[in-house]
Parts: sequence; structure tokens; C-alpha cells
Amino acid sequence: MESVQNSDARNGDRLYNRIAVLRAERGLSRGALANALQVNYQTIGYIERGDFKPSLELAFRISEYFGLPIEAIFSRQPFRPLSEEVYGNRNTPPSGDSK
Amino acid sequence: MESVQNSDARNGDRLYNRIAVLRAERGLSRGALANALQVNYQTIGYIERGDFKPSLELAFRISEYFGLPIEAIFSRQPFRPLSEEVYGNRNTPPSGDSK
DNA sequence: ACAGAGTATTGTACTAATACAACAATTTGT
DNA sequence: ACAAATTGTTGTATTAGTACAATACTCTGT
Repeated sequence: MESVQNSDARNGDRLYNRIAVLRAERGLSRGALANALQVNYQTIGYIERGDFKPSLELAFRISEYFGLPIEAIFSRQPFRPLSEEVYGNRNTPPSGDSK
Repeated sequence: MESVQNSDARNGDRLYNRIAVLRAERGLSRGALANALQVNYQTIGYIERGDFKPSLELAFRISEYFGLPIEAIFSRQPFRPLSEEVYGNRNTPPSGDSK
């Protein structure tokens, strides 16, 4: 029925991450990244989509691989898109949300 | 015979941490910290002495509790003492290490 | 339309992180 | 020196992170 033996890190306190984005920026497939990190390629998948949280150990490996602090890759709060982070958001704020 | 069911994170790739120092600076007991972090107090002990590595989740909680980045608290390389970090080391380097 | 790459899903198995309990050892306050 | 607090040890149990395999589902590009 459920995905990874009922882990369901989606609930309660899931962990957001930017791995997919960082991969995309570098044209890396999961397999390639997994390979570089010496983990099973499905592990990357699980982590990317928040099925479960990586070990601190693996978080460190990922952080070192990308040359970024852990906090730039993982967060308890959802990330703002990097594009916005850099260029800001020029959209008119949604109007129908008065109440 | 061994400590925590043969985990032995002491070997291979152990993880260094500054939890004991941060606690000391703040006059916190393990129990008190564990309490604040909502974990068992022995878990703090295990982590402090490197018996095992915390989950990324817990690392984040600790990081947030102390208001420090994860990298300031955990590291794959042993930490330089904070005292040295701040004031430098004025000792004459050990002489007997010529070869 | 097909092939191939990438990704998702399910299921099984193993190990590591954590909780909890009980007791020993060590440190600290008075 | 004693009591109290803190820390260490051992042992058991549960759950979550990871590996691996097999199969299905997207997408490309040609």
C-alpha cells in the first residue's frame, strides 16, 4: 500500500531539500549523483521527494559534494526558489485573498 | 561487550561535535539539554561521545537550539578548541617531532 | 512508433538511531 | 564525608535510513 515501509516522512515534520534543483543546474541524473555520493540511486529519490530524511553523515557528504552548507540544501521550512532568491519576485501578489 | 549494540561509530568515520562545550558554556546538563530538545538524555550522551551520529532532524533541532549552523556543531574533522579559535595558540610548537 | 534514459513503486532485508530502564561510577555542593 | 546530581554502562526493543532487485511509468530523441 504505502511507499517505503510506512515511513511517511511526508507527515508531521518533513524535510525540504534542493537536491533536484542542484542536480538540474548541473545536469546530473540521480544515478550520477548517487554514484558520486556512493549511495544507492533510489536513496537519492527517497530523499529528494521527502520520503525520508538523510542521515547527518549523508547530509554532510551531499553538502561537501555541492560545496554548500547543509542549511542551503536542507530545511524544515519550504525553500524559496533560488531564482526568486536571486532576482526577486515581480509578480503582482494574488488579489483574491483579502480575508 | 561493546557499548551500543556494536554500533561503534568510533571507527571509520566518526563525527566530532561541540555539544559538551556548548553545554558547558551555558551550564546545561545533558538532562536539561535533552529535555529542551525532546530526546532521551542518554541520546545526548551517545552523540556527545561519538557513539553514534544524530539524525539530520536532530542535528537541525540542536543547531536551532544553540542558534548555530550545523557545521559549527558537527564536523567530520576534529574541531579546534573554540578558545584557540578566538584567542589563537601561543604555545611553542612541540619540538620532538622533527622526522 | 520505438528505444533508451531517467524516475517511480513495491517488497524484502539489514543496520543504525533512538527510547527506556536499571544500576555503577564520578563529580559537586555543603 | 555524605548526599545529590551528573554521567557512564549494559541490555532490550522499536523505528527509520539505506541497499538491492524487479517492474512500471515518463519522457525524450530519432
